[in-house]
Order: sequence, then C-alpha cells, then structure tokens
Amino acid sequence: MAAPVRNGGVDKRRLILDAAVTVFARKGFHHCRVSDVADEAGVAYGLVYHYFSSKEEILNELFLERWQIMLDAIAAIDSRESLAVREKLYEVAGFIIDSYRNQPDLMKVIIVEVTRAANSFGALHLGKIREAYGGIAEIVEGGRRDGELKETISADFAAMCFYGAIEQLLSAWIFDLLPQTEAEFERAKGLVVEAICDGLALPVADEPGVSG
Amino acid sequence: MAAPVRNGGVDKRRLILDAAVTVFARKGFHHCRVSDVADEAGVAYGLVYHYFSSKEEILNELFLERWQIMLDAIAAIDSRESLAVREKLYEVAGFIIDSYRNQPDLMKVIIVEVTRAANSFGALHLGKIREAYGGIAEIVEGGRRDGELKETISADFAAMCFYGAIEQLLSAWIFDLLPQTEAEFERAKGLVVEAICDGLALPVADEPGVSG
DNA sequence: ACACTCATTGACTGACCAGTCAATCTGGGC
DNA sequence: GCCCAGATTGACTGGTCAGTCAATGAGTGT
Repeated sequence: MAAPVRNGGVDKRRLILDAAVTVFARKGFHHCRVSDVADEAGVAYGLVYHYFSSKEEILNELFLERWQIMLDAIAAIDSRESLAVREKLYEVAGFIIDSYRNQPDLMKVIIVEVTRAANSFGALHLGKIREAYGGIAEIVEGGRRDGELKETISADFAAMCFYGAIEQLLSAWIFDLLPQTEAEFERAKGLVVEAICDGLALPVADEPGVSG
Repeated sequence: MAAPVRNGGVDKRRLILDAAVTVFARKGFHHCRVSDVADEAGVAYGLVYHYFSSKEEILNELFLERWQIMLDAIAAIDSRESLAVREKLYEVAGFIIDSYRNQPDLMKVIIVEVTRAANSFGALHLGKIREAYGGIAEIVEGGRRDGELKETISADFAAMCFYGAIEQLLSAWIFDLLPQTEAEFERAKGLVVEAICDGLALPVADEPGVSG
C-alpha cells in the first residue's frame, strides 16, 4: 500500500504519473507513446509496466485521483450550512478554477482527454462525472428548499448549465481563447456565478433608467 | 465540383461520408479502421482514398460541412431585426437542438470528436469554433445595445456560458445522462434560454415570502 | 556472504492499420 | 468496336507502438 520508496527517496510511480501529465498535456493521450512518458520520467520503458498495467490505466489513475478530490470538495462545500447557495456555488467555481490555476496541465488532461472524451472509455468515468453533476445538483436543491432559487428549472438542469459554463471556461483557457491572468481567474469566479444565478437580462426596473 | 455520379445514380463520396458518420459515432474516430468505413459504405477499401486523402480529412469534411450551416444559421438569426435577444437566443438553441434531434450521429461525431477534442487537431477547427462563439457574442452585443441585457457581463463571457450550457446539454443526451424525447427537446430550448437570461435565482420580491 | 524480493532495464515481438498501387472495370465519345 | 478517363478493387507494404520478458541491480534479513 505505502509507496515503495527503496530508491533515494524517489517514488518512481509518482514520477511516472507526473511525467504522464506533462506528456499527455503536450502531445495528447493518443498522440504520445509510452516511451515518451518513460523518457520524460527519466525511467526505463519497462518500468512503466511495472507500475501500471496499460497506458490507459495511467490516465485513469490521474483522473480518478484528482476527480475524487473535487467530489469531496463539492460535498464539503455543500455541508457548510452557514453558506447561501450563491456562496456555495462560488466556492465550487473557485475550487475548480483554482485547480486549473495550480495544475493547468493536469486539468487540461482531465478535461480534454477524459471529461470531454467520455465516450471512448468505460462507464467508470461517466459514473464519476455524473457524481459531480449530482453534487452540484444537491447544492442547487438546497437552494430551492431554502427559497433562494426558483422552481421552474430543475436542479439537474441547473447543475448542468453551471457545470457546462465552467467547463467551457476552462476549455477556453486551455485552448487559449481567453486570457489567463490572476485577475481573470478571480474575476471569472464571480462572473460565472452571477451569470448562472442572475442571468444576463437586465433586472426589470420600475423607472426606465434613461438619463441624459 | 458537381458530384461525379456515373454509377446508377449513387454518389459514392456521399455514401462514404454517411458511412463514416455511422461508424465514427458507433466506435469513435480513433477506435475504428478505415476498412470499417469502407465496409459500412459497401465499398472497396481503396475507394475511400480515391475521394479523401486521409481518414482525418473525412472527419474534417463532416465537421466543416455541418458547422458552416450552423454559422450561417446563427448569422441569419442575428440579422432578423424584429426579434428580441431572447428570441434570437431561443432560435439559436432551437437550431442546435434540432440539429441533434434530426442527425444525432452526425452531431455526436462533431461534438465528441471535433468540438470537444479541439486540441488534437489543427487551428482550423479552433478558428471555426471561435466563429460560433463570435456569432453568439454578436447577438448578445445587440441585446446590450438595445438595453435588453446588462453590461456587467461581457458579451464574450455571456456567449461562452450560453454555448457551454448547450454543448453540455447535447453531451448529456449523447452520453445518455438525460432522457431524449420530443418533449424534452422542446422543453430544453426554453429552459436553456431562461437559465441563461433570467438565471436561477428567485426574482427579489418586496415582501420576504416567508409563510407557514 | 548468501539468499530472497522487488525494482529496474531495454531489446524484442506481434499485431494492427493507414495509406499505396497496379490491375480491372465501366461508360461515354467517336 | 475502340479508346480514354475516371471509378473501383483489394492485396500488400512500411511504420508504428503497446505490451512482454529475460536479465541485471539494489536493498534487506539472517
């Protein structure tokens, strides 16, 4: 169970996982060879198969490891009863955006190779992805119970819109369609929540605010 | 230019494209062989290379063909000046959703293999995808000019949320996370517009509606 | 110092498959 | 009937690469 660190304190398995992130992010999962990963890790080809049964298992591992952290985070956020729905959603958006900020390569791999390619792989991933939907839907559901959100849009549908907006945001960063600065990251957290909670329409005002 | 229909009125090129849609949708672009496409089309292996220079060119063709139709549709919708923003957005959502309803395999291939995998391929696709963003942003921009939408969220960001919600919706159908019935398709058109325009939050009421 | 276990190595194999090409067919023009 | 252009065929090739494996190294217990 514990990492088999016989070497000078170096966990080769971890080394391989990290190298895989770099290589998968750079060349794409399908367009890189296992030898690329081994080279990047500074490790012999065969060692990759000592720790993993296949190339795909490396990707699975990366995904499951990180995704579980996110699922736990979402659950933890939902359980903080002092938070209003908007605040919970802000925390979720913030967590995901910060994940990208701190580990852009890893998130790129997860989004591009797993989340956005869920057909290629087994139901394993789809189930996990569905769990994320579900976690967000729970938060929305709570907001409806507390009378903070309206009932015309189902929690599932709302969760889908929210998650979709965030995934699109990350994709736009990944594909360099949007600028990636610290300020943009922070601003995006608030914007995505505002867009989803309040919408794009102008609030109806009593006085038609036309001046000068 | 014109289809070279020497055969008994059968355009083999079209036949191959249609077969590719079926096969790509069923097994995924990366997991199918060119021979699968040829077999599905009832055509010899080599003929595929008579009409297309590579497997990837088939995918390009499918994408560009369909995507251009959508770009044109978005532009056409935007130019209908009698429509309010919400109506324009409804039309756009409707167009995309109907595309999926009428040609689910083709849309699945485009979304899963191209749109959601834009890294693997050239800037060609990214440019086209960006154009779609831009078209929607134009519509939003118009809405802001007419005082129908607020200014706190940029048109680009708004377009991203809108497009993201729709793509997530299609993905959910594609991966069977949501039921696919005629009624659901119709309902989704309105819901996605409501979610994006009005948001999830309850409209603020003067009386704090606490009863019971 | 010996034996045992597990880590590590990298050359090799077997399968797969995109793309080629020379041969054959087909139908129209003359 | 003959010729040509383009359509059609499918066996073959060349390269790629995931995964195997037999050999070697390195740490640990006795």
